[in-house]
Amino acid sequence: MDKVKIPIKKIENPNKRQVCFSKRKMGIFKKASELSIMCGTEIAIIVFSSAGKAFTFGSPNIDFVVDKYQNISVHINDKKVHKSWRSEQQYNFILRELDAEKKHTEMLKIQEGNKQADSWWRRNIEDLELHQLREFNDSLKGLKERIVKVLQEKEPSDKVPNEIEAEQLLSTSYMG
Amino acid sequence: MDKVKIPIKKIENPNKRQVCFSKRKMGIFKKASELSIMCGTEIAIIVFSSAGKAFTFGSPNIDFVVDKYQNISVHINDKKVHKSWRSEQQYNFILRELDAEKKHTEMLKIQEGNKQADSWWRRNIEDLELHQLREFNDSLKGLKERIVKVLQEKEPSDKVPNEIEAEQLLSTSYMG
DNA sequence: ACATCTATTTATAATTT
DNA sequence: TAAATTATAAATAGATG
Repeated sequence: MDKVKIPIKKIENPNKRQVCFSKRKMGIFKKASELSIMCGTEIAIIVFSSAGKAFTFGSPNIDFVVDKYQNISVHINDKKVHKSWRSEQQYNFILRELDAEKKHTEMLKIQEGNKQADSWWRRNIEDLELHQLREFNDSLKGLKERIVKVLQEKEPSDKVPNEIEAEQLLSTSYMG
Repeated sequence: MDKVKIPIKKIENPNKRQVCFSKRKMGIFKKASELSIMCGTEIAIIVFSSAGKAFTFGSPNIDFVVDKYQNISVHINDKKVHKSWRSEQQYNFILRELDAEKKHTEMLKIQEGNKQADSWWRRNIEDLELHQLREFNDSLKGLKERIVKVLQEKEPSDKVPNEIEAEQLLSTSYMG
């Protein structure tokens, strides 16, 4: 009955892939825990799911081990130390740019919130039940992809500003 | 003949402990490799032996994943920003992440969201004119915020953000 | 979607080479 | 000291509830 094959290659079925990810991630964390207990070692594991969510394991804790590694890596490869000042300037510059961009986006949101008040689809979602809201929210994910696709087909140039806004709105993003 | 026991506690015999460490470390790294291949995930493992030597595994590479984690940590606990030696890593992370996000977007465009095909609001947007699509797209921004707001009001626990892709920078942590 | 079950594969502790 | 062997424990893919 149970045929069990074990091909180590990408699992295409999203459902099976998710199940496999969950089980194997748990298995690895368990093994890591056993290693730290049996051999008295420090261990850190960081996993980013394909959806971009972070899962971590750490013994004694994740940041202790990661910081220790970071310090070692800086001392081993000291080129990074010499670059650090310039890089910090660049990094701070980018941070300020991102911050300014966020504020700009906030202003745009506020402004257009006043403009388009009553489109057919813009109903009072406050009246929906929680599970309906969740379905709606889930469905937005797929819809967003179709919007982007259609926008591109109609105007294939890279001058589709709304595409970017749609990305900022709905896609998974770590940068805020 | 072969006695095989499995006590998960510290191995006192230094020789056996070293052998166990070597074998199990290899086993965990192998499992991690399989996970990244089969599930398309990014993973980093850092192990410090009891002698203080560092062993690492990373897919696509250790620093990419660690930097990504550090960046998230920074957003969660922004006191860490002040550590200047991390700045270059963060700067490099931003550049790589922007690139990765573009590729991610490309993948999303290709993938088809055909799960919830028949919701009342999910009409054939392909038939809309370009300017209508843009209005729709623009309006989604405000709508999303209202959804988030209502979801949080109805269920103020921390379960809600997980349902929203844009909120997935939250990380889950297991302590060993 | 989530837990449990089970056949099978995989990991590994002790031993041998 | 380390690599291969082997018997057994542990992990897990697929099925089931």
